Amino acid sequence: MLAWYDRHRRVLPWRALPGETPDPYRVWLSEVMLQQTTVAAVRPRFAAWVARWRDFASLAAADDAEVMAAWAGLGYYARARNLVAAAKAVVADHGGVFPQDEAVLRTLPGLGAYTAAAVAAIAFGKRAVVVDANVERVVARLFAIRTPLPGARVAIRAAADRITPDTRAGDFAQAMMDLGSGICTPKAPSCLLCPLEPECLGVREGAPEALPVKARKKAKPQRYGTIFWVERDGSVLLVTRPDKGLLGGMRALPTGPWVEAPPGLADAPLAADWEMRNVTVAHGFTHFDLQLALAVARTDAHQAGEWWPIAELDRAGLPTVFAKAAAAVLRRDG
DNA sequence: CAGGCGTGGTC
DNA sequence: TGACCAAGCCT
Repeated sequence: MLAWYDRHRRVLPWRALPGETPDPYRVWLSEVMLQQTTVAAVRPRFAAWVARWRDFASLAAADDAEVMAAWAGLGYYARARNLVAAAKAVVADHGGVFPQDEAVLRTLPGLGAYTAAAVAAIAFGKRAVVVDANVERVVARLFAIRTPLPGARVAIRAAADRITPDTRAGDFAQAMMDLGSGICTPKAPSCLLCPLEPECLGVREGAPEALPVKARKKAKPQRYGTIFWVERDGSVLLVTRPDKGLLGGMRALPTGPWVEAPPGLADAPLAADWEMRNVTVAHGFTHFDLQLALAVARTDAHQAGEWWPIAELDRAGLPTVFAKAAAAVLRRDG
Protein backbone atom coordinates (compact mmCIF):
# COMPACT_ATOMS: atom_id res chain seq x y z
CA MET A 1 0.00 0.00 0.00
CA LEU A 2 2.81 2.43 0.87
CA ALA A 3 4.59 1.77 -2.42
CA TRP A 4 1.31 2.24 -4.28
CA TYR A 5 0.70 5.48 -2.35
CA ASP A 6 4.14 6.80 -3.26
CA ARG A 7 3.25 6.36 -6.93
CA HIS A 8 -0.44 7.24 -6.99
CA ARG A 9 -1.19 9.58 -4.08
CA ARG A 10 -3.58 12.42 -4.82
CA VAL A 11 -2.30 15.97 -4.46
CA LEU A 12 -4.77 17.79 -2.20
CA PRO A 13 -4.57 21.31 -0.72
CA TRP A 14 -4.56 20.04 2.88
CA ARG A 15 -2.12 17.21 2.26
CA ALA A 16 1.61 17.73 2.87
CA LEU A 17 3.86 16.87 -0.05
CA PRO A 18 6.57 14.23 0.53
CA GLY A 19 9.20 15.77 2.81
CA GLU A 20 6.90 18.54 4.04
CA THR A 21 5.76 18.78 7.66
CA PRO A 22 1.96 18.59 7.95
CA ASP A 23 0.15 21.57 9.51
CA PRO A 24 -2.02 20.08 12.30
CA TYR A 25 -4.59 22.87 11.97
CA ARG A 26 -5.06 22.20 8.27
CA VAL A 27 -5.16 18.43 8.76
CA TRP A 28 -7.81 18.76 11.47
CA LEU A 29 -9.88 21.29 9.51
CA SER A 30 -9.83 19.15 6.37
CA GLU A 31 -10.80 16.01 8.27
CA VAL A 32 -13.80 17.74 9.80
CA MET A 33 -14.85 19.29 6.49
CA LEU A 34 -14.54 15.90 4.81
CA GLN A 35 -16.86 14.16 7.28
CA GLN A 36 -19.64 12.81 5.04
CA THR A 37 -18.64 15.40 2.44
CA THR A 38 -16.95 15.02 -0.94
CA VAL A 39 -13.47 16.27 -1.83
CA ALA A 40 -14.97 18.38 -4.63
CA ALA A 41 -17.30 20.18 -2.22
CA VAL A 42 -14.55 20.73 0.36
CA ARG A 43 -11.82 22.01 -1.94
CA PRO A 44 -13.04 25.62 -2.42
CA ARG A 45 -14.41 25.86 1.14
CA PHE A 46 -11.08 24.80 2.61
CA ALA A 47 -9.19 27.47 0.69
CA ALA A 48 -11.62 30.21 1.74
CA TRP A 49 -11.60 29.05 5.36
CA VAL A 50 -7.82 28.99 5.87
CA ALA A 51 -7.58 32.39 4.17
CA ARG A 52 -10.03 33.78 6.76
CA TRP A 53 -8.92 31.81 9.86
CA ARG A 54 -5.37 30.52 9.45
CA ASP A 55 -4.75 28.94 12.86
CA PHE A 56 -6.31 27.84 16.15
CA ALA A 57 -5.92 31.26 17.77
CA SER A 58 -7.75 33.15 15.03
CA LEU A 59 -10.55 30.59 14.90
CA ALA A 60 -10.90 30.62 18.69
CA ALA A 61 -11.46 34.38 18.48
CA ALA A 62 -13.83 34.21 15.50
CA ASP A 63 -17.31 35.72 15.38
CA ASP A 64 -19.90 32.93 15.65
CA ALA A 65 -22.28 34.34 13.03
CA GLU A 66 -19.44 34.77 10.55
CA VAL A 67 -18.28 31.19 11.14
CA MET A 68 -21.75 29.76 10.60
CA ALA A 69 -22.19 31.83 7.43
CA ALA A 70 -18.84 30.53 6.16
CA TRP A 71 -20.09 26.97 6.64
CA ALA A 72 -23.45 27.58 4.91
CA GLY A 73 -24.14 25.01 2.21
CA LEU A 74 -21.73 22.40 3.57
CA GLY A 75 -24.31 20.74 5.82
CA TYR A 76 -24.05 19.06 9.22
CA TYR A 77 -23.75 22.46 10.85
CA ALA A 78 -22.82 21.10 14.28
CA ARG A 79 -19.39 20.61 12.73
CA ALA A 80 -18.89 24.38 12.46
CA ARG A 81 -19.97 25.02 16.07
CA ASN A 82 -17.68 22.20 17.22
CA LEU A 83 -14.74 23.61 15.24
CA VAL A 84 -14.92 26.86 17.18
CA ALA A 85 -15.46 25.04 20.47
CA ALA A 86 -12.45 22.80 19.80
CA ALA A 87 -10.28 25.78 18.84
CA LYS A 88 -11.26 27.52 22.08
CA ALA A 89 -10.42 24.34 24.03
CA VAL A 90 -7.00 24.11 22.36
CA VAL A 91 -6.26 27.69 23.40
CA ALA A 92 -7.77 27.47 26.89
CA ASP A 93 -6.85 23.92 27.94
CA HIS A 94 -3.78 23.02 25.87
CA GLY A 95 -1.78 26.24 25.79
CA GLY A 96 -2.68 26.86 22.17
CA VAL A 97 -0.90 23.69 21.06
CA PHE A 98 -2.91 20.96 19.35
CA PRO A 99 -2.61 17.73 21.40
CA GLN A 100 -0.86 14.85 19.64
CA ASP A 101 -2.27 11.98 21.67
CA GLU A 102 -5.22 10.20 20.11
CA ALA A 103 -7.05 9.80 23.44
CA VAL A 104 -6.67 13.51 24.21
CA LEU A 105 -7.76 14.50 20.70
CA ARG A 106 -10.84 12.35 21.22
CA THR A 107 -11.95 14.64 24.06
CA LEU A 108 -12.23 17.68 21.78
CA PRO A 109 -15.73 18.45 20.45
CA GLY A 110 -16.31 17.08 16.95
CA LEU A 111 -13.41 14.63 17.08
CA GLY A 112 -14.77 11.09 17.17
CA ALA A 113 -12.96 7.78 16.76
CA TYR A 114 -12.20 8.33 13.08
CA THR A 115 -11.06 11.97 13.19
CA ALA A 116 -8.92 11.58 16.32
CA ALA A 117 -7.12 8.61 14.75
CA ALA A 118 -6.75 10.35 11.39
CA VAL A 119 -5.26 13.50 12.96
CA ALA A 120 -2.90 11.53 15.22
CA ALA A 121 -1.65 9.51 12.26
CA ILE A 122 -1.61 12.12 9.48
CA ALA A 123 -0.57 15.24 11.41
CA PHE A 124 1.68 13.65 14.03
CA GLY A 125 2.89 10.37 12.55
CA LYS A 126 1.44 8.30 15.40
CA ARG A 127 0.34 4.74 14.81
CA ALA A 128 -3.46 4.84 14.89
CA VAL A 129 -6.15 2.63 13.39
CA VAL A 130 -8.00 4.88 10.98
CA VAL A 131 -11.36 3.44 9.92
CA ASP A 132 -13.73 5.41 7.73
CA ALA A 133 -16.24 4.24 5.11
CA ASN A 134 -13.42 3.73 2.57
CA VAL A 135 -11.37 1.57 4.93
CA GLU A 136 -14.49 -0.37 5.90
CA ARG A 137 -15.14 -1.16 2.26
CA VAL A 138 -11.54 -2.08 1.40
CA VAL A 139 -11.10 -4.25 4.49
CA ALA A 140 -14.49 -5.97 4.16
CA ARG A 141 -13.53 -6.97 0.60
CA LEU A 142 -9.89 -7.82 1.32
CA PHE A 143 -10.90 -10.26 4.07
CA ALA A 144 -14.33 -11.17 2.62
CA ILE A 145 -16.13 -10.10 5.78
CA ARG A 146 -19.78 -10.85 5.04
CA THR A 147 -21.33 -9.83 8.35
CA PRO A 148 -23.69 -6.90 7.61
CA LEU A 149 -22.83 -3.41 8.86
CA PRO A 150 -22.94 -2.07 11.47
CA GLY A 151 -22.35 -5.44 13.17
CA ALA A 152 -19.18 -6.02 11.15
CA ARG A 153 -17.47 -2.96 12.66
CA VAL A 154 -15.65 -4.93 15.35
CA ALA A 155 -14.20 -7.48 12.89
CA ILE A 156 -13.33 -4.76 10.37
CA ARG A 157 -11.55 -2.69 12.98
CA ALA A 158 -9.57 -5.72 14.20
CA ALA A 159 -8.54 -6.54 10.63
CA ALA A 160 -7.57 -2.90 9.96
CA ASP A 161 -5.47 -2.94 13.14
CA ARG A 162 -3.63 -6.04 11.92
CA ILE A 163 -2.62 -4.48 8.58
CA THR A 164 -1.74 -0.99 9.93
CA PRO A 165 2.06 -0.54 9.92
CA ASP A 166 4.04 0.83 12.87
CA THR A 167 5.58 3.55 10.73
CA ARG A 168 3.95 5.84 8.16
CA ALA A 169 0.52 5.11 9.65
CA GLY A 170 -0.68 8.44 8.24
CA ASP A 171 0.40 7.59 4.72
CA PHE A 172 -1.13 4.14 5.13
CA ALA A 173 -4.47 5.67 6.17
CA GLN A 174 -4.44 8.08 3.26
CA ALA A 175 -3.44 5.28 0.91
CA MET A 176 -6.43 3.22 2.02
CA MET A 177 -8.72 6.21 1.52
CA ASP A 178 -7.29 7.02 -1.91
CA LEU A 179 -7.70 3.36 -2.86
CA GLY A 180 -11.29 3.31 -1.62
CA SER A 181 -12.07 6.57 -3.36
CA GLY A 182 -10.57 5.79 -6.76
CA ILE A 183 -10.14 2.03 -7.15
CA CYS A 184 -12.11 0.05 -4.57
CA THR A 185 -15.28 2.04 -5.27
CA PRO A 186 -18.75 1.10 -3.98
CA LYS A 187 -20.44 0.06 -7.23
CA ALA A 188 -17.87 -1.03 -9.82
CA PRO A 189 -14.38 -1.46 -8.33
CA SER A 190 -11.39 -1.39 -10.72
CA CYS A 191 -9.83 -4.58 -9.40
CA LEU A 192 -7.38 -4.82 -12.33
CA LEU A 193 -5.68 -1.65 -11.09
CA CYS A 194 -5.71 -2.61 -7.40
CA PRO A 195 -2.43 -3.40 -5.63
CA LEU A 196 -4.34 -5.62 -3.18
CA GLU A 197 -6.07 -7.69 -5.88
CA PRO A 198 -3.70 -10.72 -5.61
CA GLU A 199 -4.52 -11.05 -1.90
CA CYS A 200 -8.17 -10.00 -1.99
CA LEU A 201 -10.45 -12.72 -0.64
CA GLY A 202 -13.46 -10.82 -1.94
CA VAL A 203 -12.09 -11.14 -5.47
CA ARG A 204 -11.14 -14.77 -4.95
CA GLU A 205 -14.61 -15.65 -3.71
CA GLY A 206 -16.31 -13.55 -6.39
CA ALA A 207 -18.47 -10.37 -6.38
CA PRO A 208 -16.30 -8.06 -4.23
CA GLU A 209 -18.65 -5.23 -5.24
CA ALA A 210 -21.33 -6.83 -3.04
CA LEU A 211 -19.26 -6.06 0.07
CA PRO A 212 -19.68 -4.69 2.61
CA VAL A 213 -23.25 -5.87 3.22
CA LYS A 214 -25.42 -3.04 4.51
CA ALA A 215 -28.83 -2.97 6.14
CA ARG A 216 -31.68 -1.65 4.01
CA LYS A 217 -32.45 2.02 4.59
CA LYS A 218 -35.83 3.07 5.94
CA ALA A 219 -38.13 5.15 3.78
CA LYS A 220 -38.02 8.89 4.48
CA PRO A 221 -41.26 10.53 5.65
CA GLN A 222 -42.67 13.57 3.84
CA ARG A 223 -43.10 16.79 5.78
CA TYR A 224 -44.58 20.16 4.93
CA GLY A 225 -43.94 23.73 5.97
CA THR A 226 -44.43 27.37 5.00
CA ILE A 227 -41.69 29.92 4.47
CA PHE A 228 -42.68 33.47 5.46
CA TRP A 229 -40.99 36.05 3.24
CA VAL A 230 -41.66 39.52 4.62
CA GLU A 231 -40.15 42.66 3.12
CA ARG A 232 -39.59 46.16 4.46
CA ASP A 233 -37.70 48.83 2.51
CA GLY A 234 -35.86 46.39 0.27
CA SER A 235 -34.90 44.11 3.13
CA VAL A 236 -36.21 40.71 4.18
CA LEU A 237 -36.70 39.44 7.72
CA LEU A 238 -34.21 36.78 8.78
CA VAL A 239 -34.04 34.85 12.05
CA THR A 240 -31.30 32.79 13.69
CA ARG A 241 -32.26 29.22 14.51
CA PRO A 242 -31.61 27.77 17.98
CA ASP A 243 -28.14 26.26 18.46
CA LYS A 244 -29.43 22.74 18.86
CA GLY A 245 -31.32 20.67 16.34
CA LEU A 246 -31.79 20.90 12.59
CA LEU A 247 -29.84 23.73 10.94
CA GLY A 248 -28.86 24.84 14.45
CA GLY A 249 -27.26 28.26 14.79
CA MET A 250 -27.90 29.16 11.17
CA ARG A 251 -29.55 32.26 9.73
CA ALA A 252 -32.89 31.33 8.23
CA LEU A 253 -36.14 32.56 6.74
CA PRO A 254 -38.99 32.45 9.27
CA THR A 255 -40.93 29.18 9.17
CA GLY A 256 -43.14 27.24 11.54
CA PRO A 257 -42.60 23.61 12.52
CA TRP A 258 -42.37 21.13 9.64
CA VAL A 259 -45.28 18.75 9.98
CA GLU A 260 -47.25 15.95 8.34
CA ALA A 261 -49.73 18.17 6.49
CA PRO A 262 -49.32 21.60 4.85
CA PRO A 263 -49.69 24.14 7.71
CA GLY A 264 -50.74 27.12 5.56
CA LEU A 265 -50.37 30.43 7.41
CA ALA A 266 -50.05 28.93 10.88
CA ASP A 267 -47.09 30.24 12.90
CA ALA A 268 -46.50 33.38 10.83
CA PRO A 269 -43.81 35.57 12.47
CA LEU A 270 -46.09 38.64 12.46
CA ALA A 271 -49.59 39.73 11.49
CA ALA A 272 -49.61 40.85 7.86
CA ASP A 273 -51.53 40.56 4.61
CA TRP A 274 -49.92 37.27 3.56
CA GLU A 275 -50.19 36.13 -0.05
CA MET A 276 -49.55 32.44 -0.78
CA ARG A 277 -47.42 31.91 -3.87
CA ASN A 278 -48.57 29.25 -6.31
CA VAL A 279 -45.25 27.35 -6.22
CA THR A 280 -43.60 25.01 -3.76
CA VAL A 281 -39.97 24.23 -2.99
CA ALA A 282 -38.83 20.65 -2.43
CA HIS A 283 -35.77 19.72 -0.38
CA GLY A 284 -34.43 16.42 0.90
CA PHE A 285 -32.85 16.13 4.33
CA THR A 286 -31.12 13.05 5.69
CA HIS A 287 -34.16 11.72 7.48
CA PHE A 288 -37.17 13.36 5.80
CA ASP A 289 -38.27 15.07 2.61
CA LEU A 290 -39.67 18.57 2.83
CA GLN A 291 -42.14 20.49 0.70
CA LEU A 292 -42.34 24.20 1.41
CA ALA A 293 -45.11 26.65 0.55
CA LEU A 294 -44.18 30.32 0.18
CA ALA A 295 -46.09 33.14 1.88
CA VAL A 296 -45.14 36.72 0.98
CA ALA A 297 -46.01 40.05 2.62
CA ARG A 298 -44.83 43.62 3.11
CA THR A 299 -44.85 45.40 6.45
CA ASP A 300 -43.99 48.63 8.22
CA ALA A 301 -43.78 46.89 11.58
CA HIS A 302 -40.55 46.95 13.57
CA GLN A 303 -40.40 43.21 14.01
CA ALA A 304 -37.62 41.71 16.10
CA GLY A 305 -35.07 39.94 13.93
CA GLU A 306 -32.53 40.83 11.31
CA TRP A 307 -33.67 42.91 8.33
CA TRP A 308 -31.27 41.84 5.60
CA PRO A 309 -30.87 43.77 2.30
CA ILE A 310 -32.28 41.54 -0.41
CA ALA A 311 -29.55 42.62 -2.84
CA GLU A 312 -26.97 41.13 -0.45
CA LEU A 313 -28.81 37.96 0.48
CA ASP A 314 -25.99 35.85 -0.97
CA ARG A 315 -23.83 36.98 1.95
CA ALA A 316 -26.30 36.00 4.67
CA GLY A 317 -25.04 32.42 4.76
CA LEU A 318 -28.42 30.74 4.39
CA PRO A 319 -28.53 26.93 4.44
CA THR A 320 -29.41 25.48 1.06
CA VAL A 321 -33.08 24.87 1.84
CA PHE A 322 -33.62 28.58 2.58
CA ALA A 323 -31.46 29.71 -0.33
CA LYS A 324 -33.73 27.62 -2.57
CA ALA A 325 -36.84 29.23 -1.09
CA ALA A 326 -35.40 32.73 -1.49
CA ALA A 327 -34.50 32.00 -5.10
CA ALA A 328 -38.05 30.79 -5.76
CA VAL A 329 -39.54 34.02 -4.35
CA LEU A 330 -37.11 36.27 -6.20
CA ARG A 331 -37.41 34.37 -9.48
CA ARG A 332 -40.94 35.72 -9.95
CA ASP A 333 -40.28 39.12 -8.41
CA GLY A 334 -37.05 39.61 -10.30
C1' DC B 1 -27.67 1.13 19.51
C1' DA B 2 -30.50 3.64 16.44
C1' DG B 3 -31.70 7.77 15.01
C1' DG B 4 -30.91 12.89 14.29
C1' DC B 5 -28.16 15.57 11.57
C1' DG B 6 -27.27 18.41 5.06
C1' DT B 7 -25.86 18.55 0.82
C1' DG B 8 -24.43 17.77 -3.95
C1' DG B 9 -22.69 14.33 -7.12
C1' DT B 10 -23.34 10.01 -9.49
C1' DC B 11 -25.27 6.33 -12.13
C1' DT C 1 -34.87 10.07 -12.00
C1' DG C 2 -34.63 8.61 -7.78
C1' DA C 3 -31.80 6.09 -4.80
C1' DC C 4 -27.51 5.68 -3.16
C1' DC C 5 -23.53 7.59 -1.46
C1' DA C 6 -19.24 10.71 0.80
C1' DA C 7 -12.52 11.25 4.96
C1' DG C 8 -18.85 10.68 11.04
C1' DC C 9 -20.33 12.67 15.50
C1' DC C 10 -23.42 12.90 19.27
C1' DT C 11 -27.08 11.38 22.26
